[in-house]
Amino acid sequence: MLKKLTEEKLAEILETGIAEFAEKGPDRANVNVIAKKAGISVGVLYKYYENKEAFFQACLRRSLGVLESVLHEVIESDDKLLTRAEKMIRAVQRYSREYSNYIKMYNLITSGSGKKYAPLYAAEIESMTAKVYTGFIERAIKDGDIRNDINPRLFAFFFDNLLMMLQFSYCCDYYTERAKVYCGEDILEDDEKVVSELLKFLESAFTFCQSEVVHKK
Amino acid sequence: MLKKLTEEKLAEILETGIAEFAEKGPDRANVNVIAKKAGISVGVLYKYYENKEAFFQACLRRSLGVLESVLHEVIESDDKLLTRAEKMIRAVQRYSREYSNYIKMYNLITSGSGKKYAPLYAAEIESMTAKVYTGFIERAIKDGDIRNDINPRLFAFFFDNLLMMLQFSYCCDYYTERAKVYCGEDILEDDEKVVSELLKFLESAFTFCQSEVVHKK
Amino acid sequence: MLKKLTEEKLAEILETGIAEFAEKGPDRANVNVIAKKAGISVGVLYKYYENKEAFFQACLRRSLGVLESVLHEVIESDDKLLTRAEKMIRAVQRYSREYSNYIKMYNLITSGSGKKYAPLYAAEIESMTAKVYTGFIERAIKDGDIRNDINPRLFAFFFDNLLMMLQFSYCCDYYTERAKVYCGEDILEDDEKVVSELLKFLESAFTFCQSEVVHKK
Amino acid sequence: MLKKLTEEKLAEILETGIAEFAEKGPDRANVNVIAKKAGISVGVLYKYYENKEAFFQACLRRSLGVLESVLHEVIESDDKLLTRAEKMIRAVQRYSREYSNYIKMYNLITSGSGKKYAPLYAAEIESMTAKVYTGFIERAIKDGDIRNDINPRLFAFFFDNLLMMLQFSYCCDYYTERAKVYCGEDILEDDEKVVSELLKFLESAFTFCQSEVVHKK
DNA sequence: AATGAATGAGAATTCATTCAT
DNA sequence: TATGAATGAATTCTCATTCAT
Repeated sequence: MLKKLTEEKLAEILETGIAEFAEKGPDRANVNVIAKKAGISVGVLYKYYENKEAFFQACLRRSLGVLESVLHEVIESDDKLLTRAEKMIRAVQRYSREYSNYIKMYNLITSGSGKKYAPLYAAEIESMTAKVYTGFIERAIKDGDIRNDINPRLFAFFFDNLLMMLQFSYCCDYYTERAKVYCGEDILEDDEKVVSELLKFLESAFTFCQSEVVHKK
Repeated sequence: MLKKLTEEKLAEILETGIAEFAEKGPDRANVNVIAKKAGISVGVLYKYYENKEAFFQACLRRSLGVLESVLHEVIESDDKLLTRAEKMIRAVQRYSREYSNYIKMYNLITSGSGKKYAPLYAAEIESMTAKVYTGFIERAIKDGDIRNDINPRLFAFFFDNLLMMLQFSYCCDYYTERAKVYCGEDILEDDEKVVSELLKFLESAFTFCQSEVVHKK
Repeated sequence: MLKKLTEEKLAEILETGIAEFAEKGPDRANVNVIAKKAGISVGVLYKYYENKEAFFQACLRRSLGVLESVLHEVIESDDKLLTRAEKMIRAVQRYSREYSNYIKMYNLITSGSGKKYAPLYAAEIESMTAKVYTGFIERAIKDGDIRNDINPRLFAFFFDNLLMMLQFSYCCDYYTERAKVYCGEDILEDDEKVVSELLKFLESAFTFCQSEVVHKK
Repeated sequence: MLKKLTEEKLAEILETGIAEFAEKGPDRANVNVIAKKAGISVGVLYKYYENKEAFFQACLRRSLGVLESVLHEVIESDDKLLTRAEKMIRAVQRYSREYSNYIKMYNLITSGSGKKYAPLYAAEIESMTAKVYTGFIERAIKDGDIRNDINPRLFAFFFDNLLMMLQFSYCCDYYTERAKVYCGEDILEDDEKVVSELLKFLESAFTFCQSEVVHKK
């Protein structure tokens, strides 16, 4: 039916926009080019979206929507904190390849581009994960799974910082290069290495430690 | 004398450019406006820089130069890893306020804008810190200050990820909002809280842990 | 029956067009908007009218048709010239309020918009009144009602000029403001004042005068 | 060409704009075309005028300025009302040919185009003549030159209506055609005829009349 | 026949870059 | 050499018109 077609087409337009915005950035991306690549006329684009800005917002929302739904899948489970963490790291690795453009879009708003929308998006996007992560940590503390001398909100923040950087490292040019500089050319292909080291880092961070360091043999 | 003047003027031009780029982003910043604000003619600007792109690069380099010199001050010391970490966190807090624009410039290249220069910059900027941090960690392991079951490069990577996010949290709109969402409205004014929690996180991450978690009383 | 319906619909479409053209002018008026307001699809509009221009012409013709029929009512009578003049002034005042949009349409072609159609419309619209007015004046001269030393065509022209300006003064923004500037803010509400003064002006213009001016006491 | 814009050039640009606006109307006139015709780039045009609208306003003001200065020349004299009237009619005839475009610009704002500026312009343009004409008439009444049973403001209004229509008749397509329809094909070349008949009309209108009409032989 | 989504040429506006002075 | 006015390509957005359904 016509409606169905339109919806598919709309999705296609958004995807084209996302691809273009992700590659060129919101300013260098050209509305006419996007329309041409999407196989439609500019007119259609402007029928659905008031202006370039609005279209960019739509692309952004779609991207964030996808990312969020992926996140939900992972979060759903009722595992312990570190099991969850592992799942999340693996999820990041998996969908970073598939949804690279969505993450690039996310990256875009973290830089100046989205300026005026920063507060809006930050609240919208981050508050969900913030709440979830903080909740996890609080529960883990109560359950005695992790140390109890920490501020759950700040630790959730550090935790998400690490995940966020991991995401960008897999998807965004600069961060990709940076990861290679730090960890070696092949790091982004060696998923297990990343998982194990990051988990080691996190597990330890969340656990009480001996004051005396004892070297294992 | 003339040369001196020119150099000062050049610095002023770059600073004006940095301010403008940091505020508007590389695409929305206007070369003519920058020239006017710097009190020179566009002609001069184009005498020194081939085009807008080249000028942006120059602003970038200046920004990175400043950041690097600040970093060196901190790195110079010969403290233990966590003492160094504390110094770095405090440094970030201090210069994030003073050099906010430089950090914004840094943030700019991490997003799409710098695309083609990403590899170049990543190598240039990050390899220094990568080497330094990795060296620190290796030394700390040798000295028995921290656990020895870790990959120094990846741990250096995680360490810098946390510092980088902290920097951006103090300077860049989106990250600022995000930090507030995670840690509360006042987090960016409560430097001690950030220092102590992040240090707790890092110290623990770098230390061997008991398998059994024991809750402190 | 169907034809009747269509005719009504057509009238409605034209009225919508007239309203829109009168408000926005021929260029700023939007065909799609008109269609929507008229409750039809653009397709229908383009079925009846070759293009926007043709549709505008149709709106114009309808407007002129209405104005002409109003004019006829007034002209029909067999009064003396000044009685007729009074009737016409009062008619202008009356229908200026009711048919404001038609007069605005008329005003539209008198400005650049209608350019290429100017000769056509001028001939069509004005020749009727020209003939009628000139006829009146010739008859009045013959009847000895007015002076006989005048050129009936030019006096008819002057007469219509005054009526035309009166019309526009009641309906068209600029002319309305202008009338207020000349005659005071309330002039357009004081119909009697306008009638009496204009009649005075006309009566006198059409009458032989003493060479010596004698002031009444 | 990279030549500095002189005042002459600026005047030339305005004249080009006036010509284009007068011919095509404010909406159909094309800024790029005007720039090309004026031998400049669009950029220059937008350097001097914020947007098309502002440029149109500037063209308008220039036109009105010229018209006003012409008017002043005529008004300056200290003649009797009808002598003045004659001078004005002849002035209209003279400058209608030379300054046809300025009058077309004037005509443009009297139609819908200027809509939002109507009140502004009406006040600005018309109040001068309104005051002058009304003053003339009041003086003429005091001097016993004309009848004293009239409202000076309204008679000034009627007087200006006739002059305005005359102007448009000489310059604006529709009005030109209309004049021919009323007065014959050659009317606009026969200046004397227009002068004498219109003066006859005016003189009479401003003079007391015998109640009894006496036919001259 | 009627619809109205889609088309795309056209117009306004911006701004990096040039170059005559 | 420095200036900044001038350039015009590029981009966004509109809307008269078409045509598949």
